[in-house]
Amino acid sequence: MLTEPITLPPRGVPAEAAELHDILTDIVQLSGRVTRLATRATQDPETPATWRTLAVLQQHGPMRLGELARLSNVAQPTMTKIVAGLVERDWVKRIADQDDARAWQIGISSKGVTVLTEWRAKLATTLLPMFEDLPDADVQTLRKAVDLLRPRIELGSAAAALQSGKDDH
Amino acid sequence: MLTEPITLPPRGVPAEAAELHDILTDIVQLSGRVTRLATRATQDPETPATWRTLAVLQQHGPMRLGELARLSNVAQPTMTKIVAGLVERDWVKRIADQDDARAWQIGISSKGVTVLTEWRAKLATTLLPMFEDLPDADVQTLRKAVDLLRPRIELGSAAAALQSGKDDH
DNA sequence: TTGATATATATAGCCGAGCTATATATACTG
DNA sequence: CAGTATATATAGCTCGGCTATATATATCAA
Repeated sequence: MLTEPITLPPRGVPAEAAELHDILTDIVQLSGRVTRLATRATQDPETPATWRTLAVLQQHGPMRLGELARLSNVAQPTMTKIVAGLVERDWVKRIADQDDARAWQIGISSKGVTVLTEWRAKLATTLLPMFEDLPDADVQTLRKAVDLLRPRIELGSAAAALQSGKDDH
Repeated sequence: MLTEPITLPPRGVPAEAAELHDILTDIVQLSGRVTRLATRATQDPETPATWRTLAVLQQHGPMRLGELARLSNVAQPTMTKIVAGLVERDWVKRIADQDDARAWQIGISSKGVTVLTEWRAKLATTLLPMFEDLPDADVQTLRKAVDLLRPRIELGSAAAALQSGKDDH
């Protein structure tokens, strides 16, 4: 039974990579806490999956359900469920795919844009007090970190999708 | 039906705060995607709640179930469930609270430390390839961003706990 | 000391997100 | 046109999350 914080140095990793190693695990762990804090602090009745899905659609425009699943890093049946819920609330629309009768194009609706925007506003308003005193230099650091992280996470999503696609066979 | 990415400037917010506003929403959204990417890329059968809970216990040492719930930003009954699962796998231990027969102290077990460490290692190994080419300056930016974000998120958790505690009445 | 109130955890019961396995419908290809 | 591949849906499960409430113990006041 351990009562003290512990830090084990990763083994067999070059010294430089070791730091990156630690940062990556820190980022993942912190991300989980940020998500929980955001949903609780805003008392959001919606689930993160909703906003993640809408955000992907807003950012990339309409796409097939399968592609949406890949970009959101969920399995296709999971996305079928999520989209069903969003369609019911008119936050996304299904458009028949001209070229392929099996597929749909899923696009965010104007109502979806509205609720997503409102969520972002509420989120920011709720979290702002915790960061108001943040020096401008730190704000810039956060800006840079987000900007350099995001493209890699998005690329990572695509790569992970390919990977799991391969395994599916 | 909208097909183009849209960015609405927040209204009624001072110009300086507007940037921070955007960064906060970006951080929250990116966090959600990081979490999904991590669980999928590592093909982790465990859920993020497991690692979040174990990490809090490792960082802070044994504590009551209710406090653990507050620090993890989940409701108390949720934590009761999570802890039940962890106890069953011997990843945490219950210790009778000397001073209060209603309460337990929950502490991470050595087995729990092991699996948490292994998870971190696997995670880092999986994600490293996406970041190997990251310039050292960018690594430092990430390091700084994590370090300045984390204490505020943790404070935020405490604040949110107080808030919801007040509402409970 | 006892009765009222507060607090710590557990239980019940619900919903949504996530998964795998598989079905169905359409597309493609030899 | 047969056979295979692909896009989505369905079935059925688990877990995490919630609220409402029960239970047990503490605490405090009369």
